[in-house]
Amino acid sequence: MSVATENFVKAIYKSKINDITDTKPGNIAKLLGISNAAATDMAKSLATKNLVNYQKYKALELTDEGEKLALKVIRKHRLWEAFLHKTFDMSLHEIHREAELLEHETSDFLANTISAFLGNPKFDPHGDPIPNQNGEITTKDTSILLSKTKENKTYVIARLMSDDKEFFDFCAINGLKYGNQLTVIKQFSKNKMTQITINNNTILLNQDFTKIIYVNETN
Amino acid sequence: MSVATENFVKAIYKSKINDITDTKPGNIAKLLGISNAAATDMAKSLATKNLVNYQKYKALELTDEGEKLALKVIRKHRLWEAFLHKTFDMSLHEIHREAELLEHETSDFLANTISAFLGNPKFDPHGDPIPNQNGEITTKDTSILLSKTKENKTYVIARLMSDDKEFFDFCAINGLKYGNQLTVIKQFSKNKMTQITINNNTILLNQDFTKIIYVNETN
DNA sequence: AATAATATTTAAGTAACCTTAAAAATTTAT
DNA sequence: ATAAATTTTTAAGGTTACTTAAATATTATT
Repeated sequence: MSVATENFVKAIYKSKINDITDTKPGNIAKLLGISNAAATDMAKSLATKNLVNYQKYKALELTDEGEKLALKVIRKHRLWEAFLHKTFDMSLHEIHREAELLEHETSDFLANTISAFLGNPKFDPHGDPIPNQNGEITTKDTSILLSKTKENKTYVIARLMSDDKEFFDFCAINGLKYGNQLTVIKQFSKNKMTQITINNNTILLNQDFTKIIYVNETN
Repeated sequence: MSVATENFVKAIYKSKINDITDTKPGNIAKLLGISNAAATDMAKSLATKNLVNYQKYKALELTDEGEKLALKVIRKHRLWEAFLHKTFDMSLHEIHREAELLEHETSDFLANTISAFLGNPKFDPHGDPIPNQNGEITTKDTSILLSKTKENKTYVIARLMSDDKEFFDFCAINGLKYGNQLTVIKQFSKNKMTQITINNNTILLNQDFTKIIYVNETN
């Protein structure tokens, strides 16, 4: 499948995952940086290939085949991220940028080789699950947003949902990394801020951050 | 530059390197698996971009800029080959196939990272030189064809110039590998065969192989 | 040197993926 | 509920990278 096709189904899949139910062409167009007209055309074209369900003026939906394609591309993306992070010690921002390009030119053979080399990891360095070679995610996600955690409890960082360099720089400086522990000190509900301690440091995070950091309870 | 453009300048460059002086559009077309007409069109188009010198009915030539582009793509190709061979122990055939795809989607940043990781190697696993980041080859090549070696002399394998799986399988089985030593026992000039010993085994090679294996004299 | 064979170029056309502008439908606001 | 605002769709057009077929130039052969 072409790069345009792979990115199109990926955009629909990501919208669904992020609970953005409005997957009408205009919103997909925004994500991809193309015109509404181009998105409508693409949706029609992918409908003939049985990747997308298209009905005039309705939200776009992936067919089972379309979702599988999206997940196979996402698998390659996340395997590259895991690999580049571990092998070359690249930052979370850099690995995303490189994986965005490499994902489309990676054979199944190479993807499986990378996966085996890494010990078939189930999560990438952002905490996102890595689909298997059939395009299935077998792990179940129990993580919650940092904004919804309880005071005086300790959590493990599960996901860092961002592509933003500044956010990742902040994370790197403060030890906010997939797998690390943090304790929630106080939820300032009126100001929508969360106070945490991590690595013996106290940090006050606003909503921009607590709405993209996911954590799991410690057992 | 587009994949089509990168592959086009690469094809012209490789023809020149292999002493194929006839780089008229038809021959480039054959290498790329496109029609003569498409190659003519492409040559004209790349001439406007100052990558190719185009004159009707004449052989195509790369401009300095075109050659630099070709060498930058070749750098990425050979770095990937070196990396995949060393890290994943992929065969010479497999690394070529994967590098052919990855080379077009590799940032300069990633290429430099791979190079540093490998200790800035000067040659890939086929023995081909790896250009530097400015698209320059600084090593000089003193290797000669196995068909032109002298009897009772020992040589070091310098290059294995092929993309063919069967050839590489043969090499792997018989220890014909970049850097390995071999001794030339006899040159059968009439039959154009060469007898060598390598790893205490005697092998008789015909012209198909002695015209793609390059060696250096031992000092 | 003329002719036959071959290669290159031109011309016309296709498919994928985009654009802008106008028409049509949906959604929002009063 | 109707008008206004927004979004989607359609229409027409552009670019890149190809195709095949015909015209033209070059190269090879006798």
